Amino acid sequence: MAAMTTPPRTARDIARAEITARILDTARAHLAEHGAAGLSLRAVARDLGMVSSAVYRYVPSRDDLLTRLITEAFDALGEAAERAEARVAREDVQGRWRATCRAVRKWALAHPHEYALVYGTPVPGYEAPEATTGPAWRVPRVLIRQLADLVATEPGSERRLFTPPVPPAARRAVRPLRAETPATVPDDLLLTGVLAWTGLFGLVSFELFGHLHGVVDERPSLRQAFFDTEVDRLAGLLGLSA
Amino acid sequence: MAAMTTPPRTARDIARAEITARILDTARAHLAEHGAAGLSLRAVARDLGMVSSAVYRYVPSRDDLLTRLITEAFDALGEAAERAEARVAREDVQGRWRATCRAVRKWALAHPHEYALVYGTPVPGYEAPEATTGPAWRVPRVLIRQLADLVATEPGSERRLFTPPVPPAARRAVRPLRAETPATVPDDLLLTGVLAWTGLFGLVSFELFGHLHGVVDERPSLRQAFFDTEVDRLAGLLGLSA
DNA sequence: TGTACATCAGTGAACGCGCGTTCACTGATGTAC
DNA sequence: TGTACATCAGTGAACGCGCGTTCACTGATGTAC
Repeated sequence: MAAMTTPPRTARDIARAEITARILDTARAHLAEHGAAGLSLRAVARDLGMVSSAVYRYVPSRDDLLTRLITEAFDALGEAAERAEARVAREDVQGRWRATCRAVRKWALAHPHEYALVYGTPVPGYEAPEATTGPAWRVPRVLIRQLADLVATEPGSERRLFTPPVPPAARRAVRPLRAETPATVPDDLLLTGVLAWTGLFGLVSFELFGHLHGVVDERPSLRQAFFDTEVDRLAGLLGLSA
Repeated sequence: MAAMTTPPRTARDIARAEITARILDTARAHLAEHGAAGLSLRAVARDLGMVSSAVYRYVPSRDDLLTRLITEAFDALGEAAERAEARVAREDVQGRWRATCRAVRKWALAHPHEYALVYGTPVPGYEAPEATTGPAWRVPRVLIRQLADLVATEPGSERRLFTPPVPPAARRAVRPLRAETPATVPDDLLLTGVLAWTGLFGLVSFELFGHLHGVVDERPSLRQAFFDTEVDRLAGLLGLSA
């Protein structure tokens, strides 16, 4: 009766895990096809050949299902970024930044609705529980590590040439992030890092949400070239030169 | 029977204009309260004390109503930006950039759902008709003018110091925008301009959609200070120094 | 100025749809002795 | 190994809701002669 490290996996347990996974898969597919607003438990049940009320054995509510999908999306994006970045040599901070950015964009283009679920308009009436904040930090954490490595490797004289002095209020503003960042990273660089971060997602969101229509050629190779160029410019902001 | 410059404004015409305006006002209010997905013709009708079918005398469909609201939002934001920018001396390009950014953010914070309607997740199943593209260009046009004035006033030697050379593919990518931009603005600066543009909206969207939660202090004055600082950094990218 | 007709706003009922969630029930699977 | 009970998955019906849109109709407003 005491806690066991390996709980007994009965046939029921296995079936339960299997069907829960199927529900999530189907929900993800529906999300990809109809968007977050069009995600319904009934439709998911229908696709699985279940009666709608049966889903409630696995998922307590539609909001809970949304929360799981949001968490999953953050995790999937974070993992994509982490893996891509890990393939680049530690010393090559610029390369790591590029790899991170490309991974984010690639994942977003491959999973547009999941990206929108997380970085688009907040779902109306839905309040993100704290559980989603952990996975949300995965990409930022990758970037923070890059900032830290940047100060560690470079002497840091050339950088910040164009950076205006940081007003005290801006330092105070960024204090919550400070708590998550190594002390070696100066406020100056931290603020630039946030700008690079928001800039990256600004680029990806604009592309995905159609705001580059009529601005940047739609051909994928040119979109990629445009993105890469802008990413390098953001790198320049961080003092990384090509 | 020929075309008249002033068509006869009968009582019916006046009433029609009045009630159409009321429908749009109510729709805007509903949008602000429940978001785009929660906007319904029936609810609007109810609020106005009409029967739901009566609205169809004024608005052909829900999608059409959405289109009008989108157009309106682009126009309102564009006008806010234009007015703010116009208050700054022509020679002060940095000041104009700052004023534009602040106006965009201010409008977005004052009209979060209208902003989300336009810059958030595209409404599912809704395809923006070409009619909305005109107003969508108002903010970009303001920025393009700033770029043009930048090359006109400055000798342009100091700028672009950190800017990596522009790959040919990136030049080609940005050709649609080229068509809307004075020839005096080099591709180099144009690409930086696009980055500043996406960067601005990236900042605003992240703030509005809650992604700065736990990153930047929530107090309005600090949020403002943060924003201003980042906007100046983007200005630095354009070669504008504080 | 008055009458006859055309236009239009608004009504009320209806069609057909989908949704989230609850609940009493059945039958299968798991557990304890 | 077998039996008695507890747990759980899935069913089917129902509640109560809101939506977009159409349609035949009424009564008021506008127009032409």
